[in-house]
Amino acid sequence: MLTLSTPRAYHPAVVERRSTRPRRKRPSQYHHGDLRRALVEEALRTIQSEGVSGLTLRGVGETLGVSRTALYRHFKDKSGLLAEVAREGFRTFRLELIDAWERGGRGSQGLEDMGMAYVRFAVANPSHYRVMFGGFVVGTPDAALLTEATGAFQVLVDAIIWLQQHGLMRDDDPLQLAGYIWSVVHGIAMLVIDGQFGAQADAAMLTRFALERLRTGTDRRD
Amino acid sequence: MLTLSTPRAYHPAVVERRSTRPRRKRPSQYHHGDLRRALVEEALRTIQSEGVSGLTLRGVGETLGVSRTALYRHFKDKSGLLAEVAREGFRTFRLELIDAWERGGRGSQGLEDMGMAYVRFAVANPSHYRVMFGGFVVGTPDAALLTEATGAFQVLVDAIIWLQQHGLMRDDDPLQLAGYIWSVVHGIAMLVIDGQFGAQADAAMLTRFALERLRTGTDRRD
DNA sequence: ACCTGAACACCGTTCAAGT
DNA sequence: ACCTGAACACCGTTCAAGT
Repeated sequence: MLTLSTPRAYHPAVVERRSTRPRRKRPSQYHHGDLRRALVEEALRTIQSEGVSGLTLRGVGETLGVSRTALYRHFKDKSGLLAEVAREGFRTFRLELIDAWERGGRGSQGLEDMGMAYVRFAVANPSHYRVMFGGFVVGTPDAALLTEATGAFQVLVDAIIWLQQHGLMRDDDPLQLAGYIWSVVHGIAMLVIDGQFGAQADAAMLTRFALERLRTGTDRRD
Repeated sequence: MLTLSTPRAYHPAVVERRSTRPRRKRPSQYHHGDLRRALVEEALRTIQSEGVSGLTLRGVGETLGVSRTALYRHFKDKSGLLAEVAREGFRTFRLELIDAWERGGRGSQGLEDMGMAYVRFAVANPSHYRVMFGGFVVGTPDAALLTEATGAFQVLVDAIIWLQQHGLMRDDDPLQLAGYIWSVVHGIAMLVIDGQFGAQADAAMLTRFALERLRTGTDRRD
């Protein structure tokens, strides 16, 4: 999947680039400290600024002053590194969703704020969001990633149960309701960051409209 | 120049490799017929069976018995080929949506059938769907692709207007409603094909539930 | 334990040349 | 007009070897 995205622009002046290459430690010196953490942070930085297609193991290695194969001491492969990036994303995501729910007073307002926070996260971190949901993490299903993703989903489930207990939402299966609501915000998020609504679309307005329709439906009410 | 006259048959390795290689036309023979079409069809075949990451220009060239650079006579680059694949996808998609709408009798049933057909298409052609919506087509915004994508969206807009005229749907802005409904089915489709609902999730059941909630909302009704 | 460097098997794209 | 073949500038991954 990675190889298919935008091919990086080729730099004709390779020789010139060599001279301005990031500082590189003497081979005898190992990267001291937490290389694993450094790799994840550098990967995220690159993803945010260049997109997933801009992430190369050679690139992160060079930036960190480390061999391009050093990563294999800490991750199974590139997909393993991406899984860690996704995991961290879900962690931040979960915290932001909880925060919105709490600040919104946990009621219907809390749910709306959570929906707005959801789309806001995706729009603010499109590449990171794509790593989390775009199927970039393939092969072995990372257990830690699954846990973190489930945790974020659980925030929504808990909110729904709360609303049901306070008579503010239908008594359907909370998991089914959560799957539905997640689909709505995920759909908006994806279409917005893919530019499917047009480049100048107002994500906040679209989301607000969607959350209103979510609550009261599209049927005509007389 | 002189090196070119070296008889290739004298190199044992080359001869042996040739024998097990996919059939290749004699260099003097060009690919007759519509190479452009052949390229698109082969690309789609590969995408369906191997996923987008399995698509390589070298691979399609070899299968078609054509140089790997022959493609550049018909498309700007790999992204251009993908844009054509996406375009064809939107065309088929549009026809299937229209068919569902008509067969369903154009009413509320028609809309539900259209929603079911939407998700069914994505589940049946996950890789193709991802090419259409996954942001693989980058760079120059292909005009023909945009037209086709807009055409598919318009089917939904038209249906909404029909429903409004028959008093079956709220009188909100049709475009805004269409954006919302599209988000719902797109969200379900993406989460299902990404396996986010679990591998054994029943897509049809999830979609049916979603389309019911779409119509009547999630609020408690007393 | 941790990292390197060379090697391997891939990519997409460009371009002069051939028919 | 259409296609080739070599060359170029990239990739991720493996593995013997070094500290």
